[in-house]
Amino acid sequence: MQKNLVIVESPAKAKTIEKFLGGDYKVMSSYGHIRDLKKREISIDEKTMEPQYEIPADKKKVVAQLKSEAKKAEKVWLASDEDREGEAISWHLCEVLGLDQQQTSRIVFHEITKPAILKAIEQPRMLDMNLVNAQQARRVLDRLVGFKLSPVLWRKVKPALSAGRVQSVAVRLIVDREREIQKFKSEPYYALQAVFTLDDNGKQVELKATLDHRLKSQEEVDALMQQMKQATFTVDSVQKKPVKRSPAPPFTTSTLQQEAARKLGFTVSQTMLVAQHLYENGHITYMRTDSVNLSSLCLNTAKTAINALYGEKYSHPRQFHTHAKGAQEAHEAIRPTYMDRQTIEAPQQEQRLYELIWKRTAASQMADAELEKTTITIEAECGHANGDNSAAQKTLFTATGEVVTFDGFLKVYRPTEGDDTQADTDEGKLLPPMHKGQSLERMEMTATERFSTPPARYTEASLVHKMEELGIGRPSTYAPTISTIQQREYVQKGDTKGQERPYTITTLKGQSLTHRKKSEMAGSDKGKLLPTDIGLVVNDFLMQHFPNIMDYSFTANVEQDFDRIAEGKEQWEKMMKAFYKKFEPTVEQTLKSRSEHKAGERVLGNDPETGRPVMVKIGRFGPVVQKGTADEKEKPVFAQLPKKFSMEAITLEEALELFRLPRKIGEYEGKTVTINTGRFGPYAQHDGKYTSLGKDFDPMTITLEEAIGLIEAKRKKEAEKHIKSFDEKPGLEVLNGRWGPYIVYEGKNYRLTKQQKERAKELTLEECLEIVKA
DNA sequence: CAGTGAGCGAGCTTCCGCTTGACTT
Repeated sequence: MQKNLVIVESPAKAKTIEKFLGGDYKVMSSYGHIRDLKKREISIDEKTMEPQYEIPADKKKVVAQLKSEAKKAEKVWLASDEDREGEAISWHLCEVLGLDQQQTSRIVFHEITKPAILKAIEQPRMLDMNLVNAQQARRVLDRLVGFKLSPVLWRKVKPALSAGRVQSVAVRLIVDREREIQKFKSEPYYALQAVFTLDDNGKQVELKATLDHRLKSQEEVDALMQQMKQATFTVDSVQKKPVKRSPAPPFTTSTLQQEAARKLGFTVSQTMLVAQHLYENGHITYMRTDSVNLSSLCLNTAKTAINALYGEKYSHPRQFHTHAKGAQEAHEAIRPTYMDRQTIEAPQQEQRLYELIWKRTAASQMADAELEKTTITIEAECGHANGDNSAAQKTLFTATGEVVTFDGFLKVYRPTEGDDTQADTDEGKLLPPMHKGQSLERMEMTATERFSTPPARYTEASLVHKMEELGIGRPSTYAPTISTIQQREYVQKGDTKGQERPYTITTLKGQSLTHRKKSEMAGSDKGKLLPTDIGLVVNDFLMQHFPNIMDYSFTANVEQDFDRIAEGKEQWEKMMKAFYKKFEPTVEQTLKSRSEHKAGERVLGNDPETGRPVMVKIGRFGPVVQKGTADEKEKPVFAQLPKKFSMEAITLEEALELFRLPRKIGEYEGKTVTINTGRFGPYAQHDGKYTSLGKDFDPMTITLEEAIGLIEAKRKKEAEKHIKSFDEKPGLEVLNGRWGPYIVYEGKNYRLTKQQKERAKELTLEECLEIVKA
């Protein structure tokens, strides 16, 4: 007979807490929400806004266990997180387990430490129904938006698409950014660098300095260079000032995802998976958090660890405060459980992420770095031989240097710059000692043509950063949202090929001025998020009909309403009814507006041969070009849009080319050979078999002979494919694939080791079954 | 990882937040 039952959200947490509380307490986990709106239907009464909840199939078992333990216990404590969702979890537990709200204690804690838990037990409270209602409003709003908008897309764009408060805005960010980049006009400018020499105790030393402003044209560069030929240079000012740099706060989910991407090359979901392991093994605190708060326990142990490792002057305990929009701060920041463990025994990825977390946490408790920043300005004086002594022209160069006088937190953690900052830093650059009035000798001067750069495309991590800034999404949903928008094919990670761009370098050496042309690749990008045709069409469609939902501040605005509900100042059903009253008619209207054209459809022109209209649109299976319409006598002709074309940019000429496929190129062995292009690129079809053309052949120009060659090559490979089979086990075969021999058994493939591959022909049935089993 | 190749008139699809599952012996 158990006296007390405590219910928390996470099983790892349950284990820890049980240790703190001792024998009178049993601690169990609800594994998150135990009840939700029904999966398939909208499950909201559109008049009253009353939600219909159910226990999802995969939660039945947990609920049954909780029920039976709750019955046995004298007292039940609900210890879910202290935020909207956590309060709702507790309320659902009350409802489902049949607990009396008056008899049930709701407790909360923000850190999993013994004093925090014991203190929480001493301060139980009742369920906060206002907070629960704020969650219900959130839940109902998201369901209404998602389940009303998605079907509109199925009708107007393409089946199985989805829209939602979070994902649609995430896509919009990427679409807007891409359009900004396309619109961007790159302007050239010229950055001028000079090398001087000066005398430092009899030694000639070099000094690099930069012109204090950018030049706009080559003419300006040439004119200035002419002046510089005769100019004399003196030090105008020497300024030294101490600068302090402070460490960044410890990790939240979003900053961890960003830093792991930059420093370790992890994807957002990879980071979460690895962090989950670290958490389950007790190495770090909870990894889904928006808080930068550290427990006093951590502050103390961090101090001890830093003192021991680096000495007292490196220690500087500090507490950080969260500024993120809509942060709910139910947990601590992400930190090591034990600060005295600088490293752990674990698989490599976990080790690396752990060390990153340790360093970031430690650095946050360390002293500021102190630097000395030196700025030297150099004046060029140009003599005016013609006696024209109008306003003296002042040309200034600046040289900056930075010296770390005390490294502080930099000893363990170097901050990485944002995505779009340039790599040039003055860090570690030491300038020779100089004084005002000192004269310098000009050596070489170089003006390099540069180009203003458009805003950077989003990476997974920088998108998360932006979403957090706008208050869209939560720590638990960043990674899933990024997967969703890629799964729906709204965006994809891709490479953009740059364009070759010439630029000019102008050099003044001695008295001779030279111009050199070079070229660089501009605008190339790797692995960045790009909108697809479908993403563009869906985004434009939603922007046109539902600008309110697509507004970047929509979430922030409704959050304010949720806050008012949480404070008991507004009724949640009232708020939802008001929203729905405006929203629902727009949905109806959009569905009803039976326009002839599908969303995103674009007419390119007419086929010069038949006069039939040619258009691009999103078809049942993605973007297609179409010739003719359904109401004409002759059926319309379709062709899938190959990847290299975009719906926005394809021309009539390019589209007409696409209709030239499928192309019959002749006969072989009495059967026609047809060339077409499909999902996996161009292919030849012959005798019911398909042969890929590969990259070397163009489907428009390939000859019959070339195609036959490919067909024969494929046949040969096909024949070599089969290595071995066994009469006793017809389902088992040893085959030769793209990566050498492998075993196929009952529809599944099994790889072989290097040694096994070498003697693939001699493998026995027993050996094969062994491999399958392993 | 191990081979793919249709259709454009029917089925199904979808949201955001919480949380990790486990057919063995």
